Amino acid sequence: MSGKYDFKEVEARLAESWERNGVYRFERNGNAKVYAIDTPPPTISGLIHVGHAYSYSQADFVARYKRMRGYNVFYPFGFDNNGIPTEILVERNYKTTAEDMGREKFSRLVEEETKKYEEMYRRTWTQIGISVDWSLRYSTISKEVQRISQLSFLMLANERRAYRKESPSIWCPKCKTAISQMELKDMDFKSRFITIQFSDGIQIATTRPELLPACVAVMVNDKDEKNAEKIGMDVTVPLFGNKVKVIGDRRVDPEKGTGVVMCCTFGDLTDIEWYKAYNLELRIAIDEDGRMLLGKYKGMKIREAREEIIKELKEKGLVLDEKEIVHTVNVHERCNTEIEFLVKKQWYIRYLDIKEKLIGLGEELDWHPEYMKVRYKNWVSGLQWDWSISRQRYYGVPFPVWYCRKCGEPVFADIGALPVNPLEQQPEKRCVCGSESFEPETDIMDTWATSSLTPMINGRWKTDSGLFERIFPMDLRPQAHDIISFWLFTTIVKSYLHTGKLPWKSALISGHGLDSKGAPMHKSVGNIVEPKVVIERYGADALRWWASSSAPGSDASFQEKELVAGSKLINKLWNVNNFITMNYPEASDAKEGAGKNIVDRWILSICSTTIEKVTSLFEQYDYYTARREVERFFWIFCDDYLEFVKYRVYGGDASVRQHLDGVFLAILKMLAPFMPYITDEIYAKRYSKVDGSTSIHVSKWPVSGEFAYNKESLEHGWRVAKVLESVRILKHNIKMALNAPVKELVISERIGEGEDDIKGAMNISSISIGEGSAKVDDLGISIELRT
RNA sequence: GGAGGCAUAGUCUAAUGGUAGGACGGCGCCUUUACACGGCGCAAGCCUGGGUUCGAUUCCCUGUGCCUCCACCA
Repeated sequence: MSGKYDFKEVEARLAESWERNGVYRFERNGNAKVYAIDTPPPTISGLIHVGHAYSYSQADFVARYKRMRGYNVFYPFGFDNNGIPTEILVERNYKTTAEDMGREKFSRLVEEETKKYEEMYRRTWTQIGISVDWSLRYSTISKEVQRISQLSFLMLANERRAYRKESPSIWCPKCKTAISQMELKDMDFKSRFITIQFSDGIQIATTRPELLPACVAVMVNDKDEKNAEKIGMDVTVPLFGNKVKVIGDRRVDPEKGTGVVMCCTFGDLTDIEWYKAYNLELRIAIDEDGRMLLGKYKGMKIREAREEIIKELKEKGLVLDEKEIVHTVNVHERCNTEIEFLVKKQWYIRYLDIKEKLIGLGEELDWHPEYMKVRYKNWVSGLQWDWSISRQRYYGVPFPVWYCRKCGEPVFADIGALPVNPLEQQPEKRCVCGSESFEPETDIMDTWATSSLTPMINGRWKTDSGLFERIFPMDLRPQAHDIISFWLFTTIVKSYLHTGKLPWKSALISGHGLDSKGAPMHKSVGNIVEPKVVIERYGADALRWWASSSAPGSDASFQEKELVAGSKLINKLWNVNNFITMNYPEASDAKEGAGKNIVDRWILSICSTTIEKVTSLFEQYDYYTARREVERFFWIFCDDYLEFVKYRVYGGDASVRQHLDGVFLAILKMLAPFMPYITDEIYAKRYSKVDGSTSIHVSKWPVSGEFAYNKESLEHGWRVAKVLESVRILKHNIKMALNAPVKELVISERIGEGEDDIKGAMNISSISIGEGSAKVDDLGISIELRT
């Protein structure tokens, strides 16, 4: 039994045995109350780092706690492999593109490639000890998920919630697709702010002179004294010669540039607002590839055209000023390309009209931590566009739609025929106009349009009778804070539109795992720490210990020392087990009694209050404080209690055994959610038989009432412990070994019960009453040692 | 520009309207039969300024710095 703990051997063996024995299996027909978790399906994008381990472990703490509380835990796992990130991964790995390869061939390649990654991910998650039921695994590109996603679309289209509209869309010229507001990020670019002379004394400062040909109006602020008089005038656009009106609008900042703005279709969001508000002409200057469409610049790249136009303006003396500036522009978050606005036919889901309702649902959700709610609210309040769900890409869930070649009307697939790929199939009916000739929709759905359906996917919506009803609304949505405005929000949208309800009761929002300096981990920065490397060195339990080292919602930097602390704890647990087993080979199966000895009653009282605290903290999803409570208790157990009882153990006092076992088992159970391997290993070796479960992870969570609590014992026990501490310091001060024999302890007043334990723990022969030279903290008594 | 979070020893991190706890690291003592991957001990800390208060690290305001998210970006 003794010997070192070999975490590598144990972790590999247990991971395999949990899987083989179905320890985490969800009971389809079980009677126990269901606890359903809407696990985040990680994007297959190539890299796994300890940040993933950080947030998934936090959800797992809760899952394991709930399981031990007797819930039938529904804890699935999914892979999000249907969208642009996956496509880009494959393009990068194989240095090819879907266009080059052909759509069919490329899709097959993506499928094969993602399978490899999925296996790799699965191994890592299993190693980390995430207690998901792998039989509930899903992939967002699977036929089943495509069916659900298409079904959702058809239902929304049927209600006119999903609509197709030609409208300015945010466009990435590199990826050649429309993208959503969510996929934008900011980047700073150097640029030139150029003041251009228009006709009639109008001067306009712009960073985008190449949009001159798309200029459809000139805007000034209607309250701007120096410019307001120009409202209503016709102005000629330089180089291009077309006439445009001057319009007054409050959105113009009179202090910026010259206080005059050109409205081009389209340079930015404000242009779009003006275009809509004033019914302006549409002049499209840039095509899907980011090339110019108008005038002699046709075919030029945006930047070339910009240079060319500046050159010509200069030749004509129309450039009045030129300044180097750094300005922030919106770029596509995946490829860092400056976005453009193009007019395209896109599918949208209308939700601007239900903003208030969505904000209300956010209020109803039980957020952990609470302040994350605000982010959701701000996001929803700030929405300006309906949800654009179509993408001009290749790999993803197709729209089950064709368009009639004759009348242009969309024809939707039959629900019974789903999933449908319109590129390979034809509609089963004629168009209302009688035509049988159709053009398939070639766009695919945005990945969020599908991943927003995870509760439906988990519940095998509309096929599996009863499962959806059993798990929905789900109990918990665990996820990181960065995607509150994406995944959490869109899931609420879909859930509300399809069921009228919130998809879950609670949300547990995790922070990010950062590098040791507190910076986000990025492949490009080269600061990625891979879980498997950490597991190799310290073990999964230690990695998880780090994940439990900060509160829900807060970021944590990756600290090696937190792993060291975890390793030490693991070692300590192992050695406590060695100690107990060495003296008592079999675990006690006695019911915990009150305890005769004061230190027994003391530790039982602390145990009772600790269980109570830890349980209620877990109920509030505060795994972090819970962990600290257990940890604190465990060190009291080791450093004080075990020292107190050693003399009785060696002396053959049989009454100690049941307390050692009872309390240690409670500690193991409370640590089991955090350190599943070491706790289960000890449980299997020592407690499985007397406790009656095959694994600690399906054993019963400790009950505080089963450990006798007594206020006086608790207080008196602490007095005894304080004296012990003081004696330790005295022995230390005279360079004595802590167990070296001492003739006599002089103490200013009787301690009463517990004196024997002090004598036993500190190897003291006798205790006498008298004033001592040293004070015991807080107790107002003094002591002295006579050797 | 708006919103949210954070600021505590060399490092990471708690609690608290009245002596700031823990971990890692440092230093020292103890070779003690669960553990030297150990035990015990020591040193070391509340971002700036203002307010409320008998008293502020804590509550309020301000500044500074860091991290998110959003908006703007002619």
